Amino acid sequence: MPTDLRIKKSTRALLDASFAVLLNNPHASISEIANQAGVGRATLYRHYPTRESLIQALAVESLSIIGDALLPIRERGDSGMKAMQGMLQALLPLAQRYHFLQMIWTVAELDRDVWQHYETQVAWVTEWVSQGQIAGEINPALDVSWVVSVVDSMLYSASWLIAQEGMSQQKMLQQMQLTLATGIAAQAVTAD
Amino acid sequence: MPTDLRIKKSTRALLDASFAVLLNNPHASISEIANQAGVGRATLYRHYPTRESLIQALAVESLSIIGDALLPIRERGDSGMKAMQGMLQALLPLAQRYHFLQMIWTVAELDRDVWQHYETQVAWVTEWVSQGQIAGEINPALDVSWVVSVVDSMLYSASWLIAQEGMSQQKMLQQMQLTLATGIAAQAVTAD
DNA sequence: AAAATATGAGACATATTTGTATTATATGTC
DNA sequence: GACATATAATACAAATATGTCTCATATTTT
Repeated sequence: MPTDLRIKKSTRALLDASFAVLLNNPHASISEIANQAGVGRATLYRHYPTRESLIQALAVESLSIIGDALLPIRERGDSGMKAMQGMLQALLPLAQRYHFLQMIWTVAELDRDVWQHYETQVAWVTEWVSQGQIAGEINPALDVSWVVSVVDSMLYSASWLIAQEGMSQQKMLQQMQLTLATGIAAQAVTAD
Repeated sequence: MPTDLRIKKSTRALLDASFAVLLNNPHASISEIANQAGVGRATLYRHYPTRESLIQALAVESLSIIGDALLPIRERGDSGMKAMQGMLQALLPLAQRYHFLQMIWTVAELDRDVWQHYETQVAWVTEWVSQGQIAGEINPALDVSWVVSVVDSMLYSASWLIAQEGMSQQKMLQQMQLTLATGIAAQAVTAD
């Protein structure tokens, strides 16, 4: 954790630029990232000696941001549908960051720090779903990993529609929560 | 439409390799694609003078494949939930190709051929959803574009779980269809 | 204010890629 | 079988990127 203001400024700029550039092209060049950050390339290498270390630092930060967003759910002791709906709300503003993690995961996962954050979060979410199934709120016929994946995919859809079609966050949140609860059918289909 | 066997062989190899390589890295080099195809780089340029033309040819092919998969639904005159479930079934084996289109869309959409195919398919799917809403099968509180997007992103999630977690296609199809019909809740939530 | 140090710019050698062209050869067409 | 042509391999000039290093300067720390 640097205290020197110059270092904090440079690394902040690098992490922000990395996210923006790599979100659009995970294979973007180091030169491009440095340019976008308004930081010298040599400086970039001083802080992050390899491309991988930069990506991993960004992954740790992203996971940390996401973890912070999920913390209120955990602290409230929510689980089941309430937790799922809470996730949609908490993560919608972070959907791009969530998607970004998926894109760079093969590089990020090699870092131990990344794994620790990830495993913690997976454990939380998995537990919320499992408890929801035990409590009879979430359909036990659905795999836990599938439920988690559905939430992820809805967030992705919503963020995409917001970005590409100019939908409002509020509208998308409502559509997600409705769909998560009842699917797309107009009449509730009897759960068999 | 070439008749010379050599041309057919080369272009087939190039389209296949392009799909495989660009699916993993939409910015992969032309050299890498040519290598993967086992085709000379000069040959690649002879058939596809620019990167964009290669990507656009691949997009047209991908849309054509997807369109073929959706045709039975159209020919049966399905709409509403039946069409949605049919889409899940038809497109699950093609989920990667669908996702690929999204990744290269900014390049692909510049081609008129691509747009024609795309608009046709969007029109079909949009109509199936709209008719479903009018017929009272699909929740009219949900935006058409949202419904389409949910189907798309679920397919992607399912294909990812198949690839990364070794889930079976049959299992994923079942999970998708159940989720689409009733959401993730165990008890059908009253549609208000 | 002095000392420490982070930084940008530039340089260097190397690697990779691009777009284009040529030529000998293999292969398809007629 | 004769002819046409598609092709791979190679070469070229140019562009881009990488990883590393040096140095003058700006900025922060002490």
